[in-house]
Amino acid sequence: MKTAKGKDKVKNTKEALKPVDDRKVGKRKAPAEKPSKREIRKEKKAKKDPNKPKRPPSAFFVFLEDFRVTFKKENPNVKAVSAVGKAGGQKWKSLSQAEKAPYEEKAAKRKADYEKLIDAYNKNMEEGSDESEKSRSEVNDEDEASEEVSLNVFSAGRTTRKGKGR
DNA sequence: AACATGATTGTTGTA
DNA sequence: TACAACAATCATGTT
Repeated sequence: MKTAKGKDKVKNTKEALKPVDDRKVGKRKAPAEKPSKREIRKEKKAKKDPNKPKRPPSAFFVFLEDFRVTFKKENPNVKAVSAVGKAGGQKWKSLSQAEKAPYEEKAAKRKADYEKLIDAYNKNMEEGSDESEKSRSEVNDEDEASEEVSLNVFSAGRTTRKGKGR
């Protein structure tokens, strides 16, 4: 439903959105000497920061987390990330914003944590250069636990969903 | 053995 | 402002 009401959506350049036939699990294109993703990363900043927090999952990904479980339950035979991705994408679009709301909330929470982690990460980087890495490791261990706890609290607050979380 | 890939959308990051 | 790359997943494929 893309009406022409929008102004100028410049969001379709490389997105070919080409229909993919039944792409089996394996069977990628022929091996080419194209730069591996890892190499690309290195070119950018090549920073082996094991502590660097990864990007927070968007509402769609949060939804996918749940969707994957359900999808696999009804389709245990399906083994292909693309299958779940496509199905999830369609379902996602099918959801109303009201249903996406809970996922967005979660995504927002994730983002908040991400910012916090980034802040801590930046702080560590400033303080410690290379020798402080060890010290920062210890702190990291504890941080991990904090993450789960935070999510738990959030889940407990929302009792609208089935008692899935417990 | 280990990494890359495919597919989805959204968000973040960089120029 | 606008684009690029990446976030999870998982079995297979290539190196």
